Amino acid sequence: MLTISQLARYAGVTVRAVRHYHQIGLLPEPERDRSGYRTYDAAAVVRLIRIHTLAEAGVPLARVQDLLDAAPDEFVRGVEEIDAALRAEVRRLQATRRRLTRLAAGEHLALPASVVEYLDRVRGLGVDERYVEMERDAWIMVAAQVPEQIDAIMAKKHLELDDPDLQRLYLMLSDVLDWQVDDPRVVELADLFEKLMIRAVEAGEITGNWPDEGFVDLLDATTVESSPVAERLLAILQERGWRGWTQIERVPEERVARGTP
Amino acid sequence: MLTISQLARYAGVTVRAVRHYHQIGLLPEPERDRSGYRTYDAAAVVRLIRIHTLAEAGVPLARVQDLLDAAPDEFVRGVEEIDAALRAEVRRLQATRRRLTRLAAGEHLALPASVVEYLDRVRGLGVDERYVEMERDAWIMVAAQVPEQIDAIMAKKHLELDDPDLQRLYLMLSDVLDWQVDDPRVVELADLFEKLMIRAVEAGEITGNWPDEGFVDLLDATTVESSPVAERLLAILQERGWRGWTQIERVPEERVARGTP
DNA sequence: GTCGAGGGTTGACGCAGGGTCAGGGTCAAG
DNA sequence: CTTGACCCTGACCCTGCGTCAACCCTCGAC
Repeated sequence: MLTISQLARYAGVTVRAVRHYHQIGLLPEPERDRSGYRTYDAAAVVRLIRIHTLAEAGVPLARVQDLLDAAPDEFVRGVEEIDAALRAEVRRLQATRRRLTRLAAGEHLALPASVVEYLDRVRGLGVDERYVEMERDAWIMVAAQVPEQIDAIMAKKHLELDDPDLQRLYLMLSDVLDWQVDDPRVVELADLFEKLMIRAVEAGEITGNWPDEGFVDLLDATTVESSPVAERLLAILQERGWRGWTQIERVPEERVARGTP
Repeated sequence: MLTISQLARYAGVTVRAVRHYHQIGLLPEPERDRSGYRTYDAAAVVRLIRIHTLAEAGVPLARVQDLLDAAPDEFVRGVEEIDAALRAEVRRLQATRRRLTRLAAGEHLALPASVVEYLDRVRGLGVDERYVEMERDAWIMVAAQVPEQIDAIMAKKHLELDDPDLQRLYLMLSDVLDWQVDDPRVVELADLFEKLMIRAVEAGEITGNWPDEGFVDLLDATTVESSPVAERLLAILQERGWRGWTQIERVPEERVARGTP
């Protein structure tokens, strides 16, 4: 006859685990000796080893219960199911690993490689690091919304960046962070913005295909929060009938009159 | 400005999770509007996405905290560490999967393939299924004690099983389950047992190399519990100076006189 | 006999990462 | 004014045990 710690040792589990299995009815309570100690026989060792084997395999204890008392074919079906779940889990972990290594290699958290690449190019233009970080935050949000489109979007952005006007725009935006609110260059900047947006509209480019109306405003807000100049710039553009810089779109007349809500 | 559910949606988490992150200080509590609602800005979305990315990768929330506020190189080191943990976890799961599939394919729970094979051969001799199950339970225990030796042990058993005397022994043991306690054949069985054990001792075979004294007795007990005949058989063998059938060994005189404690 | 060490017993709380009520207040639309 | 969709806090629930606490039992040494 065995004590609980001997039983536990033979089965390779802790005493606490054994008592837990008793508590949830997975292992039947054995006889007690006259002083209240549990006394186990060899059959208990065998059952406990089986429980441990399944539990270690990641089978929830609730299912271990059923499996152990199941007919062989039922058991096989159960195990197959569990195996499928394990396989899925392995795949999930490996996908996570791929993302993580890209994280560690790349810019910073939560950015696909394509975006990191794009940001590197922007930085290469001589754009201020603070601006790059703002732009990065915006892309983090975009990547979270439409993860499967992000690479295509970045490819398009790369093409757009060949335009010297856009490059000039980036450099000005980078500068904005050090301007005063009433800097006259803001109007100049708005002009440049508008020129590029008009060109885009004429080329038939309709940006964005967002899953959510408010998301566009949120993206605009990301940058606006950073500086009063950005706020003024957005106001000017909206006065001229544009929605913002995220979605290149003319806003219906009444909305302009009221201001974007 | 965003409500908590909008924030949660943009970051791909649940509202409850956001509140949980507030509670543990992972995401700072934002301003409230006049009715007590939390109001978030775009920066919160970015931080939440980062938290979610790490958390999904299996990083404990406590470490997410440190990582997010860490310097880039510290961050990279942390991520590498996490990646190593993930890799280990994947390997563990895959090992479990291999064991599980063997479980489903083979005899029953917690048995290595080599044992299943051996049991199949024993069954093929015409041994009663009930006896095979007892034998199986004993091997489950052995495999749990010395997992890395089990294949070698089974290989030796296979060789031993070529002996026609041992085959005869198995068939008699199989029969035992239907005998009465006082069946005269028990003595005959003990004789056969002794013959084989003496042969083993003379061949210099010392069975077992168990990590534990009591384990041998436990194994003997497994079978004894199944039938009174087995109990009687063990008693006879012990009277003749043997320890049992698990460990082939003569017991010192005084122990015989007192009976095995 | 008694002492301490090293078993055993039950009961309860704690952990991570939230899910899921309950019981209320708010907001926008019809 | 009602309705439905949100928001708030607080509290309990889940897994699979680890880790006290407070107490009892047994055994060998003295």
